[in-house]
Amino acid sequence: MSESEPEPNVEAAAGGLHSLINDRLAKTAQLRAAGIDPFPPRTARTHTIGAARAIFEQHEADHADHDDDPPQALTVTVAGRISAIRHMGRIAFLDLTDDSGQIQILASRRALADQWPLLEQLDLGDFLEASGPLIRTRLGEVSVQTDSLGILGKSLRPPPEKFHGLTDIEIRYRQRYLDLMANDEAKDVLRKRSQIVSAMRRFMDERGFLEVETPVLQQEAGGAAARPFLTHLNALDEPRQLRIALELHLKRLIVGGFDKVYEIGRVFRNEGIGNRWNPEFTMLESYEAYTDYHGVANMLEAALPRIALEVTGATTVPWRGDEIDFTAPFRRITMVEAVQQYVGVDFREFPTVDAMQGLLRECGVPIPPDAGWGKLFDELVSERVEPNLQQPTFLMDYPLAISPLAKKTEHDETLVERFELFVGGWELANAYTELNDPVDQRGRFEEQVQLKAAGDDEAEQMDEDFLIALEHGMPPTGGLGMGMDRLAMLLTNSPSIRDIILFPQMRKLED
RNA sequence: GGGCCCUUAGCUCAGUUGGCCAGAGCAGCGGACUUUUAAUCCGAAGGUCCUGGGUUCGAGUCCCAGAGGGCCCA
Repeated sequence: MSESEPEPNVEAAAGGLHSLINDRLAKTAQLRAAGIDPFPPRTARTHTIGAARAIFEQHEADHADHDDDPPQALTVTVAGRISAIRHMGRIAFLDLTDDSGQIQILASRRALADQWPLLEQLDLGDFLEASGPLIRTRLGEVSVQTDSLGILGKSLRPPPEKFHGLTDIEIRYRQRYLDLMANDEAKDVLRKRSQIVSAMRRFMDERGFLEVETPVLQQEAGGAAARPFLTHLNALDEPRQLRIALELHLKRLIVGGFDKVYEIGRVFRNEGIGNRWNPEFTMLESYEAYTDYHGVANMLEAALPRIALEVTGATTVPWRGDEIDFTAPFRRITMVEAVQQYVGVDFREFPTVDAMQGLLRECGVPIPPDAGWGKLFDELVSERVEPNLQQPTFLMDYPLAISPLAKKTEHDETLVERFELFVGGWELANAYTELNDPVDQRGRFEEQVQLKAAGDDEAEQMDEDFLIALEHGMPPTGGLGMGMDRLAMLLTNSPSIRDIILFPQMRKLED
């Protein structure tokens, strides 16, 4: 009953966020005045909350037979964030949460004695440690019947509301820690994303791939059709671009004699923001010497079901009210067959810009201005073919015109050995039999340079250094690029990329 | 870039055809309570109704512009 008057030094503006913060600041000061450090450097925790529950339940099971002989109590010290407080007069129940779970603390005036008044300085969101025997309450709740409490970290701001959680989507993205605190599902999805990346890495390591790191800052960002971010390297007083792909450096390593390499890394594309696009995202790229794109396809058929199984517990996962079955083998269809099936023509009979424009017009597909043949073809496929590819499907043998880094097929010089893997109507992965003929590659770059000059700002740039590497000789190689973010979306049934990126890009707030 | 929608207390939300003091629950504050768990009960508080203009006797509500966010389309 320590009715100490609140210190009048804190001006309590009645109500509002500031008064809530002031209340908590006042409690922090009261703790200090009582000789208690509100932010001590360490805890005497003996068990995580999950571990404490586990040993207690095991203990109960071990003694289930002889109920005439009450087991000796297990004593623990647990630590966590206060997620609920229920005062009941001379006792109080507190819920403590850590990353392993939640447990109830039963605090009574009798057991706490001198420490009982400490409860008045505690708020939702504070970190607390509690020591005492593990018990089960009358209603069956595993609890720590605490005889000793310690504050571990005072919280100065009120947490989100406990029942509805935090639903404001903007705050969930801008202040992700509040989302994680309040919404178990959000935490679960983001944990799974981490597990997906980790499972992918394990798969590659087990296959004998060497994980490497290549430069983010590049003189000429290449390897994909995208606009780069621009920056400046002060030490050399030279411009740099943030990478848009990992490809060209990883292939240099194949030239150097690392026969299986991969990188899981952030790439940056200065383009739109949307449901499936964040300006920075995570790609896996791998290159394997002495295989081709069929070998890469086989590898994906091994990797994806295994990762799905490891992370979700099944090879079939729910997706937007439907199901996606990652069980191998995946459907394989050539681009020629797919366009034949879904558009009804052989696209090779439309080899000119005019012809392709005519085809789009016929199909009712909007024609982008100043588009070359490749862009037009891409529009057609995006509109008419890709949405049909819901279950995992390898779309094989792309036109040369939109594939400047892939080797031509043996039977048709206008096609390349390239596939994209579509799942849920989205491109998930992209793979080639890599072009290792340096003369052919130089010619392809020259065509790209012409496209760029003609106004295509996503075209590749000449990369002389890469060409010199190729001129030293590169073995036949199968290469892969896969969007880890999209994979995470598919495996967690998340319709927005912002749900599987911890801190998505948002507009700056003016204040 | 175009269309539609959202923004009210720290959080989650009501708010009628424009009408007089803008409400509730949670959290916070004061009080009761020794087995609660969305505890319960009593009490007193808490507001830049996103911002700026406008219409009107009167605007959270209607109109215009802007900011931030979401969804769909390109």
